[in-house]
Amino acid sequence: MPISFDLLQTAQDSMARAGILHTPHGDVTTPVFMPVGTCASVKTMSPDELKEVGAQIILSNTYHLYLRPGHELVKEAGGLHSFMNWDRPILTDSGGFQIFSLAELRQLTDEGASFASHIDGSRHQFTPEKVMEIEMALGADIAMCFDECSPYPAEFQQVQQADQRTYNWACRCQQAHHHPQQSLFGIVQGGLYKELRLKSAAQITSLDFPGYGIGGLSVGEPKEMMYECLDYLTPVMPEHKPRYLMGVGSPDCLVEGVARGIDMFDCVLPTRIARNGTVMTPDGKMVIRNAIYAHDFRPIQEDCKCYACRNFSRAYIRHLIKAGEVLGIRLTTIHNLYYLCHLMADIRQAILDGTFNEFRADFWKRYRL
RNA sequence: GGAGAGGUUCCCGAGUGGCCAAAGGGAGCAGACUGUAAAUCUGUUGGCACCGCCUUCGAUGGUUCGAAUCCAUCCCUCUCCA
Repeated sequence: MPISFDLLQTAQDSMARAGILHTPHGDVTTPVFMPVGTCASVKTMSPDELKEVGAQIILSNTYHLYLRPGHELVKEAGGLHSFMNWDRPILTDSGGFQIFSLAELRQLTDEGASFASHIDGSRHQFTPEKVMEIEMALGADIAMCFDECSPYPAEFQQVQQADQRTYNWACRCQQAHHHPQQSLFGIVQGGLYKELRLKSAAQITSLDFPGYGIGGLSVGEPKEMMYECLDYLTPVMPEHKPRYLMGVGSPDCLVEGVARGIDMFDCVLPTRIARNGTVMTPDGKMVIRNAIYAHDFRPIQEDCKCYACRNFSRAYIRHLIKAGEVLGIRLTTIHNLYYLCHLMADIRQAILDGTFNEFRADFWKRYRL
């Protein structure tokens, strides 16, 4: 098996757990936050900078790389790691999320999805087999099954149909997937319906994947609903396999997700809001582009050791962003990724120390939504 | 000195009698952002006791029921000719 997961410790009074994910490109300590590099780049970050902020594993995207530059070209380059010069683990998402986010541009059948490219309008067909071909060509350490992510809100019947498709596609993905250096994760769907979640979990886990994504959350539902869903979902998922909550990445959701037994997270939030002038801190978000920071010569976060906080002031970073200077969004991106990666490292240490609940309480004492 | 063009709300710039507190853009201010169609999008930007009133379109005076828009004078800017 290309990857394996060692569960090191589970908290006494929550589902929180610490582990190690072994991959062909090195170990990943969990819980982990995975920065997103959709188009083979974590926007504004070089690989060296990613390592400096503490990124252990990054995401990339099947749909986007298939359209541009094309998976054959990435394969010709020697795979994604070589192409983008990232020698640590990579996980590729399947394009399932684009079925959701580009809903107007696609048509779905049981066979697969046909898309109009958002770039040039050209028509393309994604089937589970096609997606596996692309993901294997990309050569990430972890590939995700092609799934259908239901929106929120959605009718029971619609979600049920999407779940059935997700299951069928998972079977086909598993059949089609054969890559000695790559592991395929299944994805649990089910919307916000407990019955459907549990059914999807039973179906997908019956296929015995080496790890499982939880999809279809953080799609607009209240956070309490997501937490409630995780409360009943993670207990029915295999204990000794990594659980990956897809698309979740606000600091509070990371803490609460870990408390419910999640090992892996990815999210565009830290990188996106960084480019839009907002930084994450232990006190909550800070819109660094706002006028109140114009004369504030303190670092973004006083006790932060990131490159941005060690060297630059709020006033300067605000100026850079207002002036449209690329350094501004690079610094906010560096800070946000550093903060999340180190938040996860701190969480992990607390779990290992047996103090996760105190950590969680302290987090909430300080953090403002 | 002569001929011509023009001075509009923070900036640029529409508007040539009522539908104008005044298009549009910029800048400013604020909000949103969660497996990235995103360095994007949205709102807002004269004052106030704000479903109404007051002040504003270089200045002053005038015409008119009504003026940023018409007339007179003045101030200022730009272009060309001497």
